[in-house]
Amino acid sequence: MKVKRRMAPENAATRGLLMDAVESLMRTQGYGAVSARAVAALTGLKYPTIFYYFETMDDLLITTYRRRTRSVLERTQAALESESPLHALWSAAADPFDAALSLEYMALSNHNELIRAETIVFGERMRRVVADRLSERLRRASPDIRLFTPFGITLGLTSLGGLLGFESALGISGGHKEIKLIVDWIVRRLEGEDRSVPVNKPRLPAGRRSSEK
Amino acid sequence: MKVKRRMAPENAATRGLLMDAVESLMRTQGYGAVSARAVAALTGLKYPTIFYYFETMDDLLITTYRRRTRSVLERTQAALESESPLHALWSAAADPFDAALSLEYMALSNHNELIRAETIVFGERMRRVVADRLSERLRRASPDIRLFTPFGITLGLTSLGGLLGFESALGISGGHKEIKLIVDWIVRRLEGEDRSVPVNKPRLPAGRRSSEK
DNA sequence: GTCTATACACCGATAGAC
DNA sequence: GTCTATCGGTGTATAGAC
Repeated sequence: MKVKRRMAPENAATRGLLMDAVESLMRTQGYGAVSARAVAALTGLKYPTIFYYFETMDDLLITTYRRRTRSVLERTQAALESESPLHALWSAAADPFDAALSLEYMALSNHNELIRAETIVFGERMRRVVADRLSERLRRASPDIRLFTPFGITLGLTSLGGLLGFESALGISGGHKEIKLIVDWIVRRLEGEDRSVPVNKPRLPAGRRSSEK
Repeated sequence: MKVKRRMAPENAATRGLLMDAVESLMRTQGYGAVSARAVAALTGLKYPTIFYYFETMDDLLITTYRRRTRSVLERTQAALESESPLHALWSAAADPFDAALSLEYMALSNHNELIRAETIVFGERMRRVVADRLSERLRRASPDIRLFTPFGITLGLTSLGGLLGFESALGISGGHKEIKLIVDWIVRRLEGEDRSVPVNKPRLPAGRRSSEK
């Protein structure tokens, strides 16, 4: 084993600041922009100082990611404890602020071994947590619907929410209102609040309007 | 206007080879790995040769992306002409091979202006094409279901398909079979082929199994 | 059409002064 | 705890030989 160079204790406050800077850069410029120099510039430090707090840039990256997965997991768990767990889950999934960051980590998962491993255990924990809480409730709310499994609902809400969040971030919003109405209706139904039909107006025949910009 | 340096004609075959290399790198190592040196290494050329075919690396990137959006749009259009447009759409969306690449471009859209612009017009065209073809068919197949708008279906299929593809690429497959059963059932129903109930077996009470690795 | 040689900015990381 | 100085490596891009 190599003798390590001297480093800060793990609870040093600056570590958090550096992780904040990493996330900020990822959101605005993508993972490609996360360099020691850029992170340092955001925090007002000179870049070699980073290596006093983290062994390598990879170390900083994965630590930042772990902090995030932990936080998302905790918030999800809290949301599931609320009166309307599905509503809470849905509004969390469709948050555009998180969409860009999540996307960045997903892309990273495809080619960074450490991030990939973390993503896999994170995904499994999310499933477990959601399934544990929802399965009982789903049976209670609508025992007739065998269609909706906890897995299916989780996947559906998170994937749709993620895409809507991504599109909002880009400035696309076409059709979002209709989709949200539908999801809200399904969620309400699954929560056992409502059994009426959603108010989606009948659509025009095709995507064809009389005038187009 | 600056006088350009001498360059290859636009139809040069090597241009395609370079674009292939870009996509290959993106799939396996992410957009961060797309450098002139790496692309050249894949094609057997020395990297300055790239600048004989493309003005800048950004030029190469956006041209590669445009080739792809065009191809996806054409394939989608062809799929929509088939007997089971929804099935075709669904299997295209859930392809894991494309998932990584799409993800990479989505992440890029968040911070590369050129890619973002292209993604927006691409998304709008996809919507239009799908809506035009589906709206009439949907009304015919199940006039009672006002729930499913063409937008909703497109968004639902592509978002869910994308997430499933991403997870498969990572090696996660938990719950996928159930989801696919459900989607297949919905798609069949919307295509007017089937009105029975899907065969999803009743699930165990929670995500809890007797033994766990 | 492809190459070598060259320019310059930025990358992660270390050593050691303060 | 933070800094300056320095290292080798890699990034895009150009000029000009072959």
